[in-house]
Amino acid sequence: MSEQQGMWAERAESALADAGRRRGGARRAILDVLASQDCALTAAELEDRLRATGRAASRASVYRVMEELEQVGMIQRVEVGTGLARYEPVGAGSEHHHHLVCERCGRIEPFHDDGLERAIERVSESVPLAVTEHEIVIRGACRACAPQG
Amino acid sequence: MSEQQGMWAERAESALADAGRRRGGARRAILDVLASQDCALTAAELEDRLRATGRAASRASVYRVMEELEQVGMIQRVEVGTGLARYEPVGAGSEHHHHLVCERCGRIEPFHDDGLERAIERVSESVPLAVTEHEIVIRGACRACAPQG
DNA sequence: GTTCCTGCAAAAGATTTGCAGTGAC
DNA sequence: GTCACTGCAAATCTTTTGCAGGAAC
Repeated sequence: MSEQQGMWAERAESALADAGRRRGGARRAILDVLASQDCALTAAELEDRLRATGRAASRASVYRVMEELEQVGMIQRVEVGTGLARYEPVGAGSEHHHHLVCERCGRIEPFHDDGLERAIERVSESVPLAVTEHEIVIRGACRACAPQG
Repeated sequence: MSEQQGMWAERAESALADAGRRRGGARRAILDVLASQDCALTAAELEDRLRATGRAASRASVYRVMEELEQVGMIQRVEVGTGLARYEPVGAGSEHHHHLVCERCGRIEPFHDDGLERAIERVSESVPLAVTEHEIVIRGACRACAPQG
């Protein structure tokens, strides 16, 4: 785990403590898995990885911790159109990014583009909304699914 | 209903016919409601509007027709993060647009920006995906919820 | 000791599917 | 007449909630 990722877990713990929350085994395990993650996971994937680490957590705990973390701004909930919610750390190893989604195999990959960010930030200022965040999804067929795309 | 919207319903019927589908009352009613719509509706909202027109359709039919229409590319399924899927016609009265979502009241509004479109089209060419569509969601507090935003 | 965290099981919602009847072609 | 479309009810799946025991502070 990189230093930056370790710091994310630390910051998350602090943020939760500031919000008046206590520590707990399930939450600690969830933070560790999220910290070493660079793109969005579903609740089920998160549960699988927890089980793999030997420190499983119940589904209810996963959802509860996700809600807390979203409230303190340490994760972002992402929906890419599959009906499943996904969660990813904000400001951990990988910085702000958006998502490429393969419509055939469902695989998700992060991408980032400065020009696009500038464009959306400019738009955010002219829109009738006090903007807090934005989300961009690009859909298509990935190279494995559509060779020579 | 504008001419363009009427044309959308016609094109949708043709597309379905080409896909080997027969006509039916529920589907026709759903097409009419969608054609007169300029932004994304949830399945429940669609059902309400159908009931209001006097030609109700069952929930199952709504979902089934949505699936067919998505397959032939006449509607786009949009998820803005509320856990509810929304559906909107593609190329009907209002052209290609994206969505502003109020995080407090849940209201959705369309927006469009040429510069942003250009930016995302440019990105689409450099990405490891045969791109078919993109989706942008901007979240924040709308004017009704955050006065003087 | 009080209050939060956790797991389990049950509940709540949205969406999908099975089946039987009706309607389109 | 055959096969698709429709409605109803049941099933499925994700996410949320209630509750009781254990842990943090």
